[in-house]
Amino acid sequence: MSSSRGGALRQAAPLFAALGDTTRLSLVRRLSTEGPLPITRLTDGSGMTRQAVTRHLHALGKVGLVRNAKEGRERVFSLDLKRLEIAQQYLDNVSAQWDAAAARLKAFVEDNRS
Amino acid sequence: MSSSRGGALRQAAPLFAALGDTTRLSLVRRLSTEGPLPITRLTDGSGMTRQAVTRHLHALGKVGLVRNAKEGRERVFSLDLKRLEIAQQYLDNVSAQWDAAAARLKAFVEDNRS
DNA sequence: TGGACATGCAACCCGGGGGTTGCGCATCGG
DNA sequence: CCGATGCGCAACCCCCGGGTTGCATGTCCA
Repeated sequence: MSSSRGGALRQAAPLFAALGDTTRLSLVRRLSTEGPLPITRLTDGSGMTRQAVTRHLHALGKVGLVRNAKEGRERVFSLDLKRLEIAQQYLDNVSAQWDAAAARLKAFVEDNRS
Repeated sequence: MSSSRGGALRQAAPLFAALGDTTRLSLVRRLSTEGPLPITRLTDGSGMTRQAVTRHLHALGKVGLVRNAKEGRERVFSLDLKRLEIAQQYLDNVSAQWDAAAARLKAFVEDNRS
């Protein structure tokens, strides 16, 4: 079990890294609000080259945040929430641990100030 | 309101970036489970130099994920959950948007396959 | 069939991140 | 007062990520 948590770290880090870029995060947001979109569409409002967008989409795909399917002559990208949930769970876990640690600390302090 | 969302992106990206490093993420985890710790302590199980750890802690502090206070001759770092909550909210928001988009798409498809 | 439109691939540039070492300064404790 | 402990700062190295341009390939459609 503790080993599965260790795996969670190695799994979560690249995930956060993928989200830790303004361009990629805005791509994720666009996909989340507008649904599946082809590369050119995603490029349009991005202010950068199609190649750059493509690279970012590949990066997102590499960590499983995004999937793509070829439709005709265009390649459509869509979100995959599974990985997003992993990230969420990780953050929730950290919060919970911290709260617990804080509680222990508080109890300890109050015990020793008699 | 939509402008505040735009700000959220510029605020969330650096945050995820800070979490997107194995070393920093493990530091966050240690702080979350063991409570506030000084640099040397955090360095011990990290397998790297104190300087490296210091840099990472600074990085975490720069985005507000961590705070530090000088106690005697050592500097103690502790988590600050406020930023974590921002990240969580961002992920929740993306999930919700995507679900909504998916629902719209499904409705659209089913309408047009009579 | 010919010309748009949507991509894929590869070479190239540049800046910053992650890590280390060396040295100097303050604080603790006997 | 002196040695040990805990840090801060700065110089240095190396690699990879983010962007661009140029060219080739595959699809659509009139």
